[in-house]
Amino acid sequence: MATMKDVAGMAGVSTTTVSRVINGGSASPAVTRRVMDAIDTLGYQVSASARSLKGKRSNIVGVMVVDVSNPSTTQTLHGITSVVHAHGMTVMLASTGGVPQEELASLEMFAGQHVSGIIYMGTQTREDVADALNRFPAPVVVGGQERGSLRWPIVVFDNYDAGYDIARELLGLGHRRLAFISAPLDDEHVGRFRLQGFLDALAHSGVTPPDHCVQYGDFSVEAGHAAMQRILDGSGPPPTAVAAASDTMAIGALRCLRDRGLRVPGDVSLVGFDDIPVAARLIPSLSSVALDERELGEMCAELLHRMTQREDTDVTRVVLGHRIILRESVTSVL
Amino acid sequence: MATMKDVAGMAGVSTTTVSRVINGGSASPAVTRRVMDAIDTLGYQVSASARSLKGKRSNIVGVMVVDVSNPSTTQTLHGITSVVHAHGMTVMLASTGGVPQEELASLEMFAGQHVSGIIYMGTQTREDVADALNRFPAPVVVGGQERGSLRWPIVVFDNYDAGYDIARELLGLGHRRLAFISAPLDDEHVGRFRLQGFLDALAHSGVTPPDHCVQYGDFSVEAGHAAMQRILDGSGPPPTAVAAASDTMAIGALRCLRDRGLRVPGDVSLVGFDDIPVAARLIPSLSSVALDERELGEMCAELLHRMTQREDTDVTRVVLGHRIILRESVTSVL
DNA sequence: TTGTAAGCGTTATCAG
DNA sequence: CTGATAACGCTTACAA
Repeated sequence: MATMKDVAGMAGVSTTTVSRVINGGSASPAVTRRVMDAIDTLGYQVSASARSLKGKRSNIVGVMVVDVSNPSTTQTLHGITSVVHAHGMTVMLASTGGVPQEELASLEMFAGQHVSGIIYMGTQTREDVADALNRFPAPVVVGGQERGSLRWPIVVFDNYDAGYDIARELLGLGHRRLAFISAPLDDEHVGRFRLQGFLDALAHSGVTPPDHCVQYGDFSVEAGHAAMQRILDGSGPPPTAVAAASDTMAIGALRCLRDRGLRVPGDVSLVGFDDIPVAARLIPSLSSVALDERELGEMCAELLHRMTQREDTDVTRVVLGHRIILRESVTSVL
Repeated sequence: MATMKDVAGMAGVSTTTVSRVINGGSASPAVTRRVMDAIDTLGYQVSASARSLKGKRSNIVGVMVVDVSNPSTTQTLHGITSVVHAHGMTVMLASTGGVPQEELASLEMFAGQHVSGIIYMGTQTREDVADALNRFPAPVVVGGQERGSLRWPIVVFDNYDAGYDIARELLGLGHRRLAFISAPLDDEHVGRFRLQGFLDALAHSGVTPPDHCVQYGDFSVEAGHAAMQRILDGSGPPPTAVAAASDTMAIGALRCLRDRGLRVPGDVSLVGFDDIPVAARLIPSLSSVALDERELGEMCAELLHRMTQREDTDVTRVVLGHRIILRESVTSVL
């Protein structure tokens, strides 16, 4: 790799001048030209390590996720990379599996790399990890979870609102016997809030579902199937509408309903969350509450960028909207 | 951030000694102990930039993908990160959208970061990008595509073999009227090879599908639907078995068949590629040729690691296997 | 076993 | 407008 010295030599100037040309300092047109030429012919490339060592600015954004292969994470990552690249910075990725030990290790690694900032997409943050994040020497943006004890700004979907809205929607279609397949309550991300919003909306309309009509599952298709089974096995008539906290669980529920000879939406209306790509392709096509995960990533990156530029440091919370997408799986009972 | 000098000061030794302790050089137990303590209490963290500047080794692996949000990419990325992290290295991610301009920019960025190596997962590599890769100062591993003009070792699935095998399988079940929904032929990744293997297997059994029974699509559900339509609109009786180069296109085909009143597998057997998670959940569940994308990532990372350690530099090609997963969508006609 | 000192490639400071 | 020089934090001969 050619160094700045090489460029300086070829252009007949000092390294200082080369540095100026590169970083937009003042230099005569003639010199600028010679330096540029030398850079081109030598294929010179600024050394990020040297620059970072000197200037403290690495132009690296550390991104910490639980699982790179999770579909929604994936969309978020897409949003992040596009914005980060647009700002001429680079993404350093850490996939931690949600293991606190790994999260701490990644933070140390980020610190060692002098990252310009971090986007943290953890879900259940252990206390010591939260401490480490709070102490981190560069700005951090928290994406997709409730804040907990983190002092950093956060970008979230309003899951409570989303749960509330879908309940209103179903009520508006005349449904009164409703069930909800929730995420585990200890999932800070979506567990408590979607369910709570859903139940509150029902309560405001004077509807109280029986206990067996609120079930829990771990997002898997199997869990959705099992939860639906428990709902149908409860006493009383089956619900006329079921909402699941994820499309994957809704798919499991769909399967269960079909196995039991119940038709969707003829007997039971069904709605999921996340609007995963296959939702529109199922038969019947699945209604869903869509959260724009990609936008989440973009907002996180944008916000972090502003923070690294020392603008807007007063933003403390960004709430993203959702869209209810009604498809064949939902019908009115009026 | 505490520096090495701080640690040295606190431990009452020179920075040289601290460096030795950290890098496993010889030091007396007493000193080692004091240094370790100082490191702990100061929360000292080696500066990656300084180390990289001095030693030329950044311990960063550059990973270049077309689209982070593509499901198979995502699995590969998972494999890569786990292995890279296991080796105490870090992943720097570049998502290029397949745009040559972006690919070149990412390579420059990687060069500037002095990455220890690159895993390149592009699909259609333009000549100048190939040149840049061939010239790259650190080792490169190419993942998931045929080599083209790249001089670096490559890790691939044998798509030809996979196409061949699934054809043999269908032939073995008695099918003689077969159709294939292929990826575009200019897709180096899977386009030509899956189709060619498929057709060759048929030829070896003396079967030649009519022209309209080979159609092309861009992997989308819609394209699969349209391709299936063209197949059914052709002259002669419909095929008894259809293979699609991706599960997504197979899903489109499934929908089309259903729209036309044809039953799967009663009238037509159907098989896809990739075994995406929903394949097993469709009704009927979809047969598929599974490629372990995660293993692809692991192998790439492992191979690259060996190359950076200067072992095994003679490996030039790693071929990964595939599994045929038969589910409800395929039946025998014997 | 331990320390001194030079240098990696860049930028900031201060002169000219 | 341009250049000499020091310094960023670390590793590595070379000495002691």
